[in-house]
Amino acid sequence: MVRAPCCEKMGLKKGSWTAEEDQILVSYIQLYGHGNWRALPKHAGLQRCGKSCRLRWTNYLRPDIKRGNFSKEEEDVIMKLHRALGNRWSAIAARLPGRTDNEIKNFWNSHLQKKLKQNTTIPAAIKQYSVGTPCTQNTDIQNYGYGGIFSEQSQKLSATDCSFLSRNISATSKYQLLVDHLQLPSRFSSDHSTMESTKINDEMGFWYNLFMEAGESSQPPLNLGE
DNA sequence: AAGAACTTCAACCGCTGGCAA
DNA sequence: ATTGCCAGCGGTTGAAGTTCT
Repeated sequence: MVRAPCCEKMGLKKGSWTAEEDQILVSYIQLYGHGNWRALPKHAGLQRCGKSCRLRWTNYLRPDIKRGNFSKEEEDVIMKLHRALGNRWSAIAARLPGRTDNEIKNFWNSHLQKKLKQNTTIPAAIKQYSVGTPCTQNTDIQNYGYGGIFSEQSQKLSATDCSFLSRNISATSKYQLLVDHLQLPSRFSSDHSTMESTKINDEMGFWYNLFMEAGESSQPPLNLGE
């Protein structure tokens, strides 16, 4: 299958839209509708690709878009829907009139996810990502000390929690725990191999190695998506 | 006051599914 | 059944703004 040429190769403009461009797009759509997005910029006289026009219209210029902060009610709806649907932003947006999928996605990533993390204690997170039952003996994790990241977050692990972590959770789960609760940069979050091969800062590396070395579980990794 | 670090969010990229030929 | 086009989607990026040191 042949992919359509991208905007750059066709010498079209990229980046932020100017007020003039917005005006041209709005006027054109008000007069003729959007019809075929690919053909639109040519007819409207815009040096943009159709995709860029569609995005600008659907995420910003559409007259039915509700702008401004999300209300508490909207926030609750997003929380509930995200629990039920996951990252299906368009499905969530369909239930929130006037809000776009992009806006909801951004709101989730910058506000709600953070809020959710603050409300989740480390021990709760351990249980969430772990398999098996806790054991009571101390292990390497505790011997290493964990005054760094955990105490900075005012969330201390008990000896039981450390032991439990070390002995019972899979490599994948350990990694997910690092990502979710020790706030690693998001660019590390989706690619385990990147994490292993990239030069990462000392503190991240310390915790990552610690988790990888400590009490590897023989049990299969959890399916974290469920 | 100034530079660093962090946050926000508009816009982009690349993939996917639907549909017509 | 296959191919090619298109719109839509979710993940990611980076500029601009804000806060911190």
